[in-house]
Amino acid sequence: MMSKRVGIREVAAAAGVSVTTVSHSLSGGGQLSDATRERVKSVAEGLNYAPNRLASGLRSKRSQIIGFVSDEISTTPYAGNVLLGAQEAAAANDQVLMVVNSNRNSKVEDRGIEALLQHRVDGIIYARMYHQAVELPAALSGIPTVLLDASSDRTDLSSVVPDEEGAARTAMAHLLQAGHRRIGYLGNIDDIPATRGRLAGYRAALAEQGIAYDESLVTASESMTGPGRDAASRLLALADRPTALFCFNDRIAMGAYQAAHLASLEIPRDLSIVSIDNFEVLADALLPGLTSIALPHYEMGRWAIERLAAELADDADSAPQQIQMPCPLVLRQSVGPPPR
Amino acid sequence: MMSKRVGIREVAAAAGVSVTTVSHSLSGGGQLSDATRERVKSVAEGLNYAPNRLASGLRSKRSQIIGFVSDEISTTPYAGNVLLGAQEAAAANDQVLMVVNSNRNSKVEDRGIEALLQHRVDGIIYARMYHQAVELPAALSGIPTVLLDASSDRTDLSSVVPDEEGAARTAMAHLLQAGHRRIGYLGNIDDIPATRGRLAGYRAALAEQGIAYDESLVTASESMTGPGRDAASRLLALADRPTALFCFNDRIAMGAYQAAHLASLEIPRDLSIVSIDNFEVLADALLPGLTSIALPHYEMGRWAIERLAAELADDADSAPQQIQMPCPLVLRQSVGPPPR
DNA sequence: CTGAAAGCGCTAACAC
DNA sequence: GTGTTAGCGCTTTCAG
Repeated sequence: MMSKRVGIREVAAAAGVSVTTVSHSLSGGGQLSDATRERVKSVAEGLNYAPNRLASGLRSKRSQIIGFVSDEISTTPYAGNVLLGAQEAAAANDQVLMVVNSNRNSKVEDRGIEALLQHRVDGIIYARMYHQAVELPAALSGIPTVLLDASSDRTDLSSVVPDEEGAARTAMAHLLQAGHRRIGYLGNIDDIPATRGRLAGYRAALAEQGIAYDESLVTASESMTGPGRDAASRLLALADRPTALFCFNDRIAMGAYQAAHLASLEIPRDLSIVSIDNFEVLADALLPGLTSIALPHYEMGRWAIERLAAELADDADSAPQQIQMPCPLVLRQSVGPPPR
Repeated sequence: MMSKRVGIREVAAAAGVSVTTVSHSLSGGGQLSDATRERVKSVAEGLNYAPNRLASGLRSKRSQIIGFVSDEISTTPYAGNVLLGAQEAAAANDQVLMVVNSNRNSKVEDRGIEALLQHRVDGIIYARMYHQAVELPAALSGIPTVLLDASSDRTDLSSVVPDEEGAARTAMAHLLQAGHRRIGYLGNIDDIPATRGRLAGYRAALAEQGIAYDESLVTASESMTGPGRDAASRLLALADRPTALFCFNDRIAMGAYQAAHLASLEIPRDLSIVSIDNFEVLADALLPGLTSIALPHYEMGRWAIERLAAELADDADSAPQQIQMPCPLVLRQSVGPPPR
């Protein structure tokens, strides 16, 4: 069972051909007859041959390794799915992921990138765990790179981010369609693209319906449960309180639930709530379930790898693309018609 | 700026020595005078030399890559920290992580492992995202491997898991110390090590205080918020209801909070709650904050890499170890003295 | 259509 | 102490 690792020459010997022919057969190169190609393949299979990627990478200048650089794999709970999407797409391309985490520290990041380059990664996915504007580290210049959940002002770089404004419009459309007209927005205060995008979507959706933007229905707080609760309480204390709340994210929405409880308002009978994140551990756990817009983490992960593969192959369509991905609505039980 | 990649021979030429001397200087081998060693190092630095790991790995049979195989990087939100711990420890050892995700599918897992082996990883961390008993895939026989958040019956394999019983004892000690005597346990129903360990800890803690085990105070439900809520409601409806609840995990604890609300019980005035996970998005968000036992994800990640490094170096202490890591209590506001 | 041979960039015997 | 040299296992011209 513990047989010695078989190499390309053993296969060649067994098949009665040269190593060249074996190499060509397995990697589809050269001009071989289908007959030999198949025969060699089956011999290799029978011998349980597996290539040494170190050797082939060294020679061919293709390691089949993609570097995955991210700011914080862990801290944020959504994180995982972008890695998962990337990893599955990579596997489909016969590539593998080498991951490095900067923990928001550029020295650590540079060391990580250096390690990836020493291992001769074919390209790099430069990822953020939530949508951010970034500047690409200098060490990456000249290396095929795609930005994931991150954008930059460089048009020569492909990137993918969620369509923030669209997400907000989708959320608002759902509320408007249920009949709501006084809709509050529990916004956030960070200086990130989502802040502008979601607020813009909120305003645009209102404008489309000819509903005037009412500043007193809009708050800005830290995007966590406690501050969200306070902000929601303020809106709910208004004489003419909103009948629905659109929340920047699920954590704020959880605060809104708590505020509703404190104000003895029942969801969705007295108050409807929609938010963004579809963070299941919260959205499913809240009572009633929270209707929320999902961010396309998995899909962005896949897209980034596929784009990178296209650019590495540079056959034709390798012009950089900057795209925004649509964000689907996930229905639960937090929206109903407005109270009358 | 786009200068050609410099190799060991350029360094040799620039320093006026042979490639051997350069190799020895940089990797601490051979018998060189400190003078040359330093000189070569600084020349290399000046030339911005960086080794090609593909080449050195091919020759030395050491890729400096560790394979990280896990069942689901993403689905569970705690996940990230074990990867983070592993990745940081690896970086400290000049190693890098190649990650592969099986998504609970053994065919996918086998393909992933095969890819790792083709890339000649030096060893493998076989990780689960929550404590489980596992059987090592056959493909891994003969490869240095350590189990992370997973255990097996093989004594020739190192492994690290949380001390489940200890975690439960810690939680209970906290409640007992606050004066509680009637403590309910909201358990789970999965057949996993945590199920037995935490229940055992609950019983042991009670026994130590001479408190009789009362079956009517123990429930078993799915470990999610909804079922937890129902289970908690049953206990709280008891004539002689418990004054405190120890919960299998934070999601169940969230259910307990909801049940308390429904029963008009205030936490911690009327009911104290402790649980396990310290899943911050919930524990911090709940009102009041949930006192919970943290699982040592980051630490287990580090430990696994360090153990693997020791076994790869096999200098001395390379005997396999199976350890259980302690789980610290994280205080918030959900525990108070029992109502009188 | 197939094979011989020259490296990819580095490490490790073994000489000097 | 330092240098020469033979590969690691594969891919890829270039001949036949």
